[in-house]
Amino acid sequence: MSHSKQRKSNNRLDPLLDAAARLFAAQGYRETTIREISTSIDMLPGSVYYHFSSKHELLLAVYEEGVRRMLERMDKVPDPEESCPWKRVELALVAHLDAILDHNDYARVIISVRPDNVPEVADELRALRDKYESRMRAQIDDLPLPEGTDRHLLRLMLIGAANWTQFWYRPGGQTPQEIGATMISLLRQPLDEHYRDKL
Amino acid sequence: MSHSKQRKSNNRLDPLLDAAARLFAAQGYRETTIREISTSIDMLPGSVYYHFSSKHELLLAVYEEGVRRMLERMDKVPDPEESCPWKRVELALVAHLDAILDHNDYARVIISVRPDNVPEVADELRALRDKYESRMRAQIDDLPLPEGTDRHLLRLMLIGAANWTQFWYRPGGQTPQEIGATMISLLRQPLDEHYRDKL
DNA sequence: GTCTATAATGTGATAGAC
DNA sequence: GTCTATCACATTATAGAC
Repeated sequence: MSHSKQRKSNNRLDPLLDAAARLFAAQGYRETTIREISTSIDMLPGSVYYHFSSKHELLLAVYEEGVRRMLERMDKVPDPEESCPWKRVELALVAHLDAILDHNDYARVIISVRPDNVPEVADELRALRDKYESRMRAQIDDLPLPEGTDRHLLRLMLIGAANWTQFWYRPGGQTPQEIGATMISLLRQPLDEHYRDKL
Repeated sequence: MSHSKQRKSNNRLDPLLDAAARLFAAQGYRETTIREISTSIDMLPGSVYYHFSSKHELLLAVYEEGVRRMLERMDKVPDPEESCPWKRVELALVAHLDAILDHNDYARVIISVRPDNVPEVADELRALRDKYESRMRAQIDDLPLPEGTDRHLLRLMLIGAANWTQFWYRPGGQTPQEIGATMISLLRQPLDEHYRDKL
């Protein structure tokens, strides 16, 4: 179940995409050259243009594959009617964190390469981001929240906090599971102890 | 009270720094050329090198000025012994959001240009970021929090959510003040209504 | 302090052989 | 499908006049 529609086994499209994702995620789009990508898989720069007509088309292909994988991951979140809505949001958040943090170059490209910085395909990149983010929005909007809670900002806050983890996360510390669970609990419980008296 | 130590009034160092900050913030470091920066203030590319020996030295100067301004802003946060620690954190957060969102190109450069992407001065940029972030840490560490609260993750969560605002904030919607106040209240109060029964 | 002119390099991309 | 060879261009940076 690889990404390619009609696989021709004797080409190196997949390694090429992987290499591009890895370098775009680690260095950024503009900081990565066609030469670096191709030679990292022992391919010559000119050969890249058999697969993609330009560098930004290559980025777009990485983006598409990344969104496909993230949605696939998100779809695995169990959604039993019985389970607590907060638990579902936690599982969705953990899926998101996993996608970003678990050595997933494709996901990190989506989070770290800003559409604005690649004008030639900015619209397509934005559409792909939206496609994914609307999936997360649905989960959060289902939460039963106190009257007057700003759901919009809650969502942006949670997604922002999650996306920012890529800049400080280091393997060996807390796992994505632990980080997600703690973030949710920081929101569910009252952090202000005075609040407890008022209830 | 401008930034420069010994001002020589008849040069264009300040406009040059402003132009660099504006373009770096809007387009990114690699996406911005010396030509764009210089010609946007009617200066020729070669003249930039009278002021800075390289493009990354120019970035470093923008970073330094940005941190100086953000710390200056943070220092204006009133810190009366009497006031509630939560209120102080809120004011610090609002100062941070203001710096990012209020047309402040210098601050946005610090948030959006990643040290890793400019290897020549990566260490210096990281040190400048740390200098600023440690100031915010102190405010959050002073909060009285329930036993066992993960203060470390709370801080990263709040800073991450704040830093991410630059990617969705649009003038005309909620003000930085409102965003900061709402974020804090989402943390202080219990979002899970079941929590209220347990207290 | 700024300009003119240009060097030195790196980069995306192409044409055609195999 | 990949390689060889190379073009065309943009970019950082320098040298020296003014």
